[in-house]
Amino acid sequence: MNQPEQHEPLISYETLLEQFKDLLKRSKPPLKFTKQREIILSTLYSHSGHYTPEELYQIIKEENPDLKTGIATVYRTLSLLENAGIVTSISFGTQGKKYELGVKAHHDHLICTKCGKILEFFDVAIERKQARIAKEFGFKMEDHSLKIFGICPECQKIEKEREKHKIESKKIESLQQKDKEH
Amino acid sequence: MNQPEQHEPLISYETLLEQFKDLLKRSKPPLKFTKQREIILSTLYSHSGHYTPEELYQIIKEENPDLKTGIATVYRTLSLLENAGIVTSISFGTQGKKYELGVKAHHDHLICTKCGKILEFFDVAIERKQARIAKEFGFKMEDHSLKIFGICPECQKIEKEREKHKIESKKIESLQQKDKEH
DNA sequence: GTCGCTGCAAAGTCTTTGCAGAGAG
DNA sequence: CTCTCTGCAAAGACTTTGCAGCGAC
Repeated sequence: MNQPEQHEPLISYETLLEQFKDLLKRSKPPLKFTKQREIILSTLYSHSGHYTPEELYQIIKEENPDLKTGIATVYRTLSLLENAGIVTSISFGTQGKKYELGVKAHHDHLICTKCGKILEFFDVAIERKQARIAKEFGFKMEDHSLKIFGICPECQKIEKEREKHKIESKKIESLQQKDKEH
Repeated sequence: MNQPEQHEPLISYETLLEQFKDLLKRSKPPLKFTKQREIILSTLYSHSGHYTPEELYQIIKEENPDLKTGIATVYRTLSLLENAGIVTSISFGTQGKKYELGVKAHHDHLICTKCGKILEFFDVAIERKQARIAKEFGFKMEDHSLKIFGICPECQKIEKEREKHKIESKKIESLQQKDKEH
C-alpha cells in the first residue's frame, strides 16, 4: 500500500512537453516556448526527485554549459510550472522550497532531519480522512501536505557508529588514566 | 473528535513561567531570565494563536512601549523556546514561519490560502497511521506536520459576493452597450 | 516586426550575527 | 564582578525585479 521507492513519472516526456507547450499557447497573453524553459522541464523529468532552485540551477549549468541559464530564470520558470500545476513544491523551515515534477500520483513525504533525504508514501485512509476534516470545517480544500520528520535508517546507523566510537574512546581514556595512576 | 476552536492552554501561566525559569537555570551555561524573555513568553501565552516573529514583535512593541525590545531578540527567544520545546513553529512557502505556544495538546492545521487564518484539529486515526508509516520505513519519527490548505467559509462567502458583483457590473455594462447601439 | 523572455545586477524580504554597553546572578 | 543579553545596524541567505538586448512567433 505504501510505496517505498521514488515513483516513475506517469507520462512520457513527449506528452509532458506537449502539455507544457499547450499551456504556454493557451495563456492569456500567449507565452513563449524557449530553450531555457525546455531545459528546466527536461531536467526535472530526467532527475526524479526534489530540488531547491539552486540545486536545479547547478545541475542545469553542469549539463548545459553552452546555454547560459540564469538562476532568475530557474525561479521564474519554477513559479510558472507551479502555478500551472506541473510541478509541486514542498517547503522547509526558513531554508526555502524544494520542487518536484507533479505529474506523479499524489503522495506525502518522509523527511530525514539529518541528511535531508526525502521519501514518498501514499496512504488512502489518511487522504480520505483529510478530505472529511476539511469538509467538517467548511473548508474548500485546495491542497494538503503531510510531512513526517525523523531520522532515516542510514542516519540511525551512522549515529550508532558514532556512539560506539565515543564509548571506545572513553574506554581508551580511562585505561590511559589507570596507566597514569600506576 | 475534532475540536474546531482554539484550545485553551493546558497549564497556568505561573506553571509555564516556572518551567521556563527551570529550563534557563538547567542549561549548560546557565541562561538568564530577562524582562524581554518574560514578555515574549507572556505575550505568546495571552495571545493564543499563530504568529510570525514580526507580528509578535508588533504586539510586544504596542503593549510594552516602555521596554524597547528588538526584533532580533524576538527571533533569538523564539528560537530558544522552540529548541526547548515550549513553542512550535509551522512554516509556509517562502514567507517564513509562524510560532505558537506548544504546551497545548498536539494538533494539526487547516490553513486558509486567502486570509492566512489557521484552525486546529486533532485526529487520532491519522496520528496512529503516521506512526505506523514511519515505522514501516525504518524512520525514527521525531515530528510530523499535517497541513490542509483551502479556503475558509468566510473567504468563500467573500468570493461569492465578488462574483455576484462582477456579474452585476457585466449586466450594467451590457445594458450601457445596448444604449449606445441605439 | 512585435512582444515576451533572458541574463545580469540591483533591490527586496526575512533572518542571523557582531559588537559595545546594560543587566542578571 | 562575571558573563550573558540586548539593541542596533550590518551582514547573510534566498528570492524577486528592472532593464536593455535577444529571440520566438
